[in-house]
Amino acid sequence: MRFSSQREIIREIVESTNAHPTADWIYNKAKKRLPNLSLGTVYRNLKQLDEEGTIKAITDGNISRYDWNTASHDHMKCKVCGEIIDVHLQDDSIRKKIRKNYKFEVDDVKMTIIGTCKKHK
Amino acid sequence: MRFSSQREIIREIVESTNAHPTADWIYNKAKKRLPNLSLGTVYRNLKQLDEEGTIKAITDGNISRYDWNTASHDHMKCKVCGEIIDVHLQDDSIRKKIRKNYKFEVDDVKMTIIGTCKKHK
DNA sequence: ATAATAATAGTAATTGTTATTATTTATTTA
DNA sequence: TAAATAAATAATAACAATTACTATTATTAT
Repeated sequence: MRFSSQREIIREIVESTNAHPTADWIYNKAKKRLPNLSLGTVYRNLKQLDEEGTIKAITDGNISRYDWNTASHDHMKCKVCGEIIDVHLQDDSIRKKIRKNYKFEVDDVKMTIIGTCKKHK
Repeated sequence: MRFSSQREIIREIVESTNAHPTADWIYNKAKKRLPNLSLGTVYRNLKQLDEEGTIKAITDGNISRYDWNTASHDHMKCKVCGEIIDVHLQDDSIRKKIRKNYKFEVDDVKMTIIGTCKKHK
């Protein structure tokens, strides 16, 4: 994969926030620096960055969000404000349990807690 | 909410399978019994059944699937065949940990294991 | 049986995402 | 360094999943 300033800026934007932005949010932010950027370019580069492991695509309801934090962690989503908060709840016991009880080879464990954050309860 | 035969048939179809069907799959199945059923009717009724707690909408990548099993459980998704297998991995420790460490009121814990099922590894 | 109104079929619109293509740009080769 | 090569782009069209709209139909209360 060769250099592109579009991809650099898209990566910088994803890495600049903990808000787990959508493609559209990233597009609008990036457009301030690259006025004739295309939304397709954003999607293509986000996919590439995800595939090479630089960022991680996550799924929120039925839309995609992007996370600079590629280390194993979980999310809590507030149903009032929509905020997605990073947490780490998993321990080895889940993977161990799967290995023990099911013949299933685990790549990734996705866990999202739905509820109400401290600001809204 | 008043009776409709469309809703009854949609519910029966969801309850007839462990395959976590999509709206489109349900639509095609239901159409054999109700030839001029509309896809919009399927979506509207699935939403209603979800809201009243009769079924549960789950999210698979960026599409919705529907599960008759409303009891707390998790899913393993095989990246080869796409099959979604029911499991229960959660214990109280996750909810306890959240209650202890974060000021967050938990409604639901969604956990999906991505990997390879026994048929394909 | 009639009136009130929720649910429907059919269709159009919307949203998030991917594909296409002619052009531009980064990298390689001469 | 300049030309050749091929990857990346912008602009746009296509697409798939879902929701909205509206005139008609069906259920329920009177």
